[in-house]
This record gives sequence, structure tokens and C-alpha cells, in this order.
Amino acid sequence: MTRVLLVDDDATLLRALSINLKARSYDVQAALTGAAGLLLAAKQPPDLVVLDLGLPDMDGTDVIAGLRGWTQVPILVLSARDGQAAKVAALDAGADDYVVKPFGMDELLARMRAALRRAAGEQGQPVVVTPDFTVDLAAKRVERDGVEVRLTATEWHLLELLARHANRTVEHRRLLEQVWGPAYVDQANYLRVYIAALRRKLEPDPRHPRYLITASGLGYRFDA
Amino acid sequence: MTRVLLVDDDATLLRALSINLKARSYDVQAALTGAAGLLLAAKQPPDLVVLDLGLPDMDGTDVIAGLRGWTQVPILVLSARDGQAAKVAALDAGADDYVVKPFGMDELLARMRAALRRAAGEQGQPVVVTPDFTVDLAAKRVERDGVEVRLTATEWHLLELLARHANRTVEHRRLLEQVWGPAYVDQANYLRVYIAALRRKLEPDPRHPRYLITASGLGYRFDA
DNA sequence: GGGGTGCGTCAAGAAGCCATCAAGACCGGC
DNA sequence: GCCGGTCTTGATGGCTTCTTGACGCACCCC
Repeated sequence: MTRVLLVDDDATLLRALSINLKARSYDVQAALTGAAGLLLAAKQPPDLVVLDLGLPDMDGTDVIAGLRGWTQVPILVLSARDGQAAKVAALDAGADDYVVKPFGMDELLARMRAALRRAAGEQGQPVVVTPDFTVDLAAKRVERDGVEVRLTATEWHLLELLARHANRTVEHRRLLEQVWGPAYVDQANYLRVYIAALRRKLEPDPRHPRYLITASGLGYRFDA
Repeated sequence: MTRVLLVDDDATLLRALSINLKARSYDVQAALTGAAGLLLAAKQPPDLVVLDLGLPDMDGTDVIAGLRGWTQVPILVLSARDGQAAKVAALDAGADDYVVKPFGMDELLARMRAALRRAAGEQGQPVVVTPDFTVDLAAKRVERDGVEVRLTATEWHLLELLARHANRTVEHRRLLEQVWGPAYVDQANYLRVYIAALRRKLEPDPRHPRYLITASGLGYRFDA
């Protein structure tokens, strides 16, 4: 299910949006402040963020920067300000779209669909195949010799991240940020433990990994 | 250079846009009709399409469909119609953004940048190629004769820095500061040791380097 | 020719990183 | 409250990588 994070200090609007989105089978999370929004996003990375710029606790562009520091999630900005300068600032800070309040619900939904469609397109093929196992990113399943491999939630997050960047080294920081959250960027221990688990479950010879490659000092790479 | 295709039947607006974009170093192509636009796009695929919906020869959504049939290029729609239905129709047909005329030039440019930024993210960063090896900056990988060359973290940082400034001499201070930190700006020893390591691993004849060139007294240069 | 400077090479000890294991904490279902 | 699985955390040993100093060479200036 598509997870949407709403950040807006106007509780009435928040509720209206929330109801509308839930009725359309989105998985909705809501925050009233920028700080709460960033925290929620870190805990459970959303597929789309709808962000009101007029928050009481933080400047809107700072919230955008806080997200862009570690994720490429589409950000759709809402704002009462119609000036060009505000729009340019938000878009250049990393927002994907800018909608002026008051807005029509149908338009907002269409813009959300457009943003999600683009983001989905980026993810590429949903299945990664190797001679020894296959990773089905859409179904969240891993098969080896025709048998499903049972992965824990954390193992899956890590494998998914690596598989989506197959053949590219992903840095320690990035892995830790995406799987455990921004607070864990220097807990490299976690990576070792879970990479080891994945190797045990997937590699033909866990002692000499062929797919989950260590880039010493840099990160790990999934070679397809 | 970024190629932009403008499709609009209003010749005045077309010229104004064109001048503005060219001044910002975009490579601009213009079409007055939907048919001409589709033809141009097919001939020389653009990086971004700016499309006026009110064309004389075709319905706007048909132009969008004609593009979406074979390309994921970002489409930014211009329209005089401000109704929600028109926006929803265009966005759901495959447009990425919808700007109502009259619009501010700064806003349009910011929305173009946002669309291009997203599209660029999909492709990944550049690769530096030489006759003897290739440096993939995004994947953090180096290949030589089709075989991966194993680099340590420090070796990679140094090579990356040089590759990103290919064909330009980078000063000792700068290299040391970026790779080892500001406290090491006069530890020129480190550079010798690690440049030597890179030459051993990458140069066809490490004794007579062809790519990692010493600029005596100044710094080093990566010749591509 | 002599002294100085910058560069390339080498090697050995120090330091850091990685794989692995295991024990305790935590959390869910029953 | 118990039990199984999962997550966190710390300790260990092996290995890679980094740091450091020494040496030789080429070049330049005097």
C-alpha cells in the first residue's frame, strides 16, 4: 500500500485530507509539526510527502532539506503564498511540486498520482535474478532453488535497498540511514550482522560471497 | 546540453520562452503544432517537453499520449484553462506538471529544473572512460579489461576527486584537504604513496604514467 | 661538483575494519 | 506468563589498510 506522510499544522485540513486519502486506499500518516514529520519519515519512510510550508516550528525549506539529506521521496508542497519567489525557493530546495491553497482536492490527487507514477518508474524492473536466487521486489519474496527463503523484516529492507541499486556500491551511511534511520549512521556493526545473515541465507558459499560484496571502507554492493 | 522541446501555437510566447531558455544555455527546439512537435521529438529526443494544451491541430492529451507511447521524458503542460477537470485529465494522461497561463517565468524555470532534476536522478552519474580502464563514479567501481579493480577507501577518494576534475591539475593542498582532512594539508607524503598505488593498479606502465600525471610543485592531474 | 628540493619506492608496525559468534533484550502470538 | 523468533550489543580474532620513516633518484640552482 502506498504510504503518504501529511505534514500540516491546520488540524482541520489535515483531517479532511486524511479521510480523503484513506478512502482511496492510501496508508496515511499525519504530523502537525516539521519536527514530528521528519521523525515519522525517518521511522517509516513514506512513498510521498505532502508538506505545508507554513509550519509553526520550522521553516518549510528546512524540512525539505531535512528530507532531501537522505531520501529522494517525492515532496508535494502546499502553501498559502502565491508569489513566484516562494515557489522557486521551495522547488529549488528539492520539492517536486507546489500547490497554492486553497486547492481543489481532485487536482491535488492528480498531482500526487503524477508524482508517484514518476517515482515508480524510477525503480525499474521489479525482479532481480541471479543464477542462484531471485529477488522479487514487488512481491517482497526471495526464492532459491524454487523454495522461498524466509527473511526477517530488517534483512529484507537491507536486501531490497541493495537490490534496487544492483551493481552499485551503497555507502554504509546510506544503508544505515535507510534501514535503521538517521540516528544509526555510525552503527556499522548492524550492517555486519545483517549482511552476514543474508549471506548465510543466499550465498552458495557464504565464506566467499559472490553477490553481496564488501567494498571495504565504503559500503556494500549487490552484484547481479 | 539539456535539450528542451517547446510546443505552442502562440508564436510570440514561443519566441519569448525560446530566448529566455537559450540565455540559460538550454538547447531549444520549437514547434507550432502538435504534429510538428511529435515529429521533432521523435527525430531528436528531448530531455524535457513544454507543451501548450491549446493547439490548433490536435487535442493536448493526444500529444501527451503520443509521447508517452515511447518515452518517459518529463512533460510540463501550459494551459489557459484553470479548471480542475482539465488539470486532472492532463496529469492522468501522463503529464508531469501543469502550469496555468499567464505564468511567471521564474516559476516556470523552477518547475523545469525540478522536473529535470528528477529525471537526472534516474540515470545516475557520469562515467569516465579511458582506453585502459573506466571509472564509474556512481557505482564507485573501476574496471580494467572487464575485470573489477579493487581499490581501498582512500585510493577511491583520491581517484574520484581527480576524475571529477579530469584534465585539470588539482593542487596538493586541495587533494590532502578533501581526502584526509584540513589537518593534513602539508603531508605530501600521503599523496606520493597513494598516487603510486593507483598507478600500480591502473596504469599500463606505472613507471611512465599516462593518466595520473605529476604536475611537479603543483599537484596531480587525471588525463582522460 | 655540491647541496637542496621534490618525487617515487619500499617495508614494517600501528590502527582500523570486517566476519563471526553468542548472550541478553525485546516483542509478538498463544 | 510462557515461548519462539528477532533485534541489539559486546567481544574476539584475522586480515586489510593506513601511517610513518628511510632511501635513492632526478632535477635545479648555485
